Amino acid sequence: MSVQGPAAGAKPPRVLVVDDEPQIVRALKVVLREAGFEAVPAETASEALDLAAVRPPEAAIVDLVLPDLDGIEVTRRLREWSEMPILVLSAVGEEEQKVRALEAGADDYITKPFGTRELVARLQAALRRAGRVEGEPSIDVDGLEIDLAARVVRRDGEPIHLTPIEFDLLRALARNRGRLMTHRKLLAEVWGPEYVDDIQPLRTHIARLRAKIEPDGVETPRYIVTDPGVGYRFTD
Amino acid sequence: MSVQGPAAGAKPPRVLVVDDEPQIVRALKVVLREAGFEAVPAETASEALDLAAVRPPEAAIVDLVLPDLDGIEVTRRLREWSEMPILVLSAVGEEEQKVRALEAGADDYITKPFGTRELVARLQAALRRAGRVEGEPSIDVDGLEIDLAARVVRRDGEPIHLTPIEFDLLRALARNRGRLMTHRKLLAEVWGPEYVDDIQPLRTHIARLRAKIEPDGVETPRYIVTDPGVGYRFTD
DNA sequence: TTGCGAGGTCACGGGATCGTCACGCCTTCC
DNA sequence: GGAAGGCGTGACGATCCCGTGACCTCGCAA
Repeated sequence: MSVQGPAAGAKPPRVLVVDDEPQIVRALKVVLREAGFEAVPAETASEALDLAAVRPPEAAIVDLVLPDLDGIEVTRRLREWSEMPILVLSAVGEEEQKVRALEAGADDYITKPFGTRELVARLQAALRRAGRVEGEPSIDVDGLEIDLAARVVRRDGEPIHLTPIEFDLLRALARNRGRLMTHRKLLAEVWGPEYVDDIQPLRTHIARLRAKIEPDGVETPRYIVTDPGVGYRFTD
Repeated sequence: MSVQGPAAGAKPPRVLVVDDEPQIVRALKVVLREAGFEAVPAETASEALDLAAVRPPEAAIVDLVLPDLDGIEVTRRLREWSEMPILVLSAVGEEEQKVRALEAGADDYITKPFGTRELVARLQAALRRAGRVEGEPSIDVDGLEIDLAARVVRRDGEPIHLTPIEFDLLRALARNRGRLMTHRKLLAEVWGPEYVDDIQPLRTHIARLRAKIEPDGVETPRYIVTDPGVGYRFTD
């Protein structure tokens, strides 16, 4: 008897495998196929991020050590726009690394050597947990289209150029559509926790952002509305 | 800088800790408290299941070896009715056990000895994952809908704009639905402990709040009723 | 009837907050 | 080394929120 994967018949869920050691990739490919998954291999961080952006997989298994960026940075970049389960793989079991990976948004941290059945079990546990939410790699509201993975914003099909801060601001707001984002929360997310009291820059960038995305002037904001004394809210 | 737990100020999330070794329980208690959690100890499986049934915790940490049932069975029983994150603890790192625990519905499997920071990080990762699934705390009474997380109030689906004080006031009342809130208690909660005697502002804001949310004029309050000489009460 | 206290309502003004703009510094890219 | 874009700062009206004080109603007791 073998560990049963997802329902037979349906097309197999794709799992991004990021590792620069060919033998590991090959082994994982076999293991995942037997468990009913399709492995999408990538050797470098940038290749992995590109692949994920083009066609988001169901989950990702990321080695900690990669030629360009490390697995923690890959996790962080993926988490910027995706809720997919991420398992970090590593030969070193150092606690500091584990904590950093998990805080970056990883779902699990597995140290090599690992049993293949354990890996599959952990992957399935993570998928089961994540299965109830569908991440949205792109958000589309009333003519405004936000591609979180590609960092591109379009209005009525026309691309709009946003600066890094403007995009991060819009992303933070759009991911919490309908919910109110307090000044402090926005500042912590975009500028960092030590800037939670610098409200003036926030105001300035909100103004600039509105000037770029709001269609009917800024008098009647269609997307970003102000909650005086509290924060901002992205229209639901 | 220390690992930050849940939002300060809120009452700490309760974590069920099931282990028959007193020193482990004691250690976990300290670690969890420092991370902003409250440990609920249990020595046996049956005690744990009883405790969880009476007042469901936010998460559970279960030792694999227990006097009556094993941790896997506890996991299975909990999963029959709860989606709470479950972390299984064990001294043995045998793969078969891990797979069985994860298949039974555990979210993670940690082998002793483990670093306390890793444990906390894994607990927080599991909670973060579970947090998105659970329904947002929202109160719905007779056509009036209060979404605490989104900070939105709707009546018959129509959103109502509330100022910060008005919302805080309504939240304080709605959280204690049916219970009487004295003037002093409301003032302390919304304005701060040093304003417990300034009743007039309270009256003014109650009036403004009623004007916004009460449907049939303010003659017959449907939501906020006055307890003369004492305080206010949110209709149950 | 009159006096009194508690609660509700309203208009007003002070003050905090918000949006905007011009300016200067910094980095980046030719 | 120059140009352009991104960013924070400070100042300025405009806006909004909130406390205040006056006045009203209501219930009750003298």
